Amino acid sequence: MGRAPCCDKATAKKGPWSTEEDSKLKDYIEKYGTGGNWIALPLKAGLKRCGKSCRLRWLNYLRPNIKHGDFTDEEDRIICSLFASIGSRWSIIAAQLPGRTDNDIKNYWNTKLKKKLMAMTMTSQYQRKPPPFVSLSPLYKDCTNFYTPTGSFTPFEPMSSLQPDPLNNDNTTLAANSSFIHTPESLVSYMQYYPAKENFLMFGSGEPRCSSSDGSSSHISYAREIKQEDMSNFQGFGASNGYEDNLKFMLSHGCTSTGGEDVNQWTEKPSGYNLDKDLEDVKRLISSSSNNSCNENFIDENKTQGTVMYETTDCRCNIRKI
DNA sequence: AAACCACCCAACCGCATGTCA
DNA sequence: CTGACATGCGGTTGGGTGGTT
Repeated sequence: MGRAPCCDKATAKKGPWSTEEDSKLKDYIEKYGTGGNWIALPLKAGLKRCGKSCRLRWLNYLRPNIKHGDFTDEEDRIICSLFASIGSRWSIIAAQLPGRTDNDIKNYWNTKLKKKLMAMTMTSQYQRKPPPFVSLSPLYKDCTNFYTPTGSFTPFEPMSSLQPDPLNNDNTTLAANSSFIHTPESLVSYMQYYPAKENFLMFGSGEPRCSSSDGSSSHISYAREIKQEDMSNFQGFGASNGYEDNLKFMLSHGCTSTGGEDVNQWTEKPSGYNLDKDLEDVKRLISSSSNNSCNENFIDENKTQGTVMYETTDCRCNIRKI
């Protein structure tokens, strides 16, 4: 036997919410909370809605401190950076942007930000010149382990040997000594000029999750395996582009030693590797870096909220346990 | 002023996973 | 242990709106 029947979907009201419904829901939740039971809530609140619909309305619109309207450049950068790192995990991305909902970010990405990136890609292609590498954002100025073309990735060839800049006449490696930052511009340029080696398109997380005083750091990145035949048409990226089946996560125990030698150790995770479920791996990363005098950072495992937060002085990663 | 078009975004849908009887 | 239901998530849709012809 299962549970008691769910709400009657045949009679549940659908479509846009009226102001009356909004205030009923808002009043009820402010007074009594959700009670951890969305299915029972509409009946108690006097609404002819499905619990699922109530939950969505509350989370995306009525919840306090919801921010609507234009996204800032900073928010753009964060979204791009996280998208490059974890793909369309909107709920995780939303967790990094206070006041923004996953739905908001998803819509913003699909309607504006993605187009912005596409436009930049097209512009760069037509102009046949390298897109600009942008100076480091103040936010990231202390991050030392950006995913640069000079990085070394044990299972693959060092990035420095992967792709000489195809458009530079002098055939030098593009931005070989530049720090790489995740602005839309840099994201596009990275994807364009380092698209694949042996069927891998490599993305870096950008920010080290933990950086220590000796300069070592850890971060999570992934490589997305792509089909060679798709490369000629490759202009964008995303979870719905058909590549997700070939997604492979690379968990980096990455460190750059004081001598500048890259001692990254990469562990390939199977397709479908779930960051949220492999918190132990993440913890190991953090703790291994902690052994290297990582005293500016902390791990705060808040079990009541089901989250584990890893924070550095300049970068933050908040990974939810499911 | 009307028709058309493109865009935005709130809401729905379906799936995966967790929970409970 | 099993299966029905709850929850949360990402993808998709379609009505509303503003701009253009």
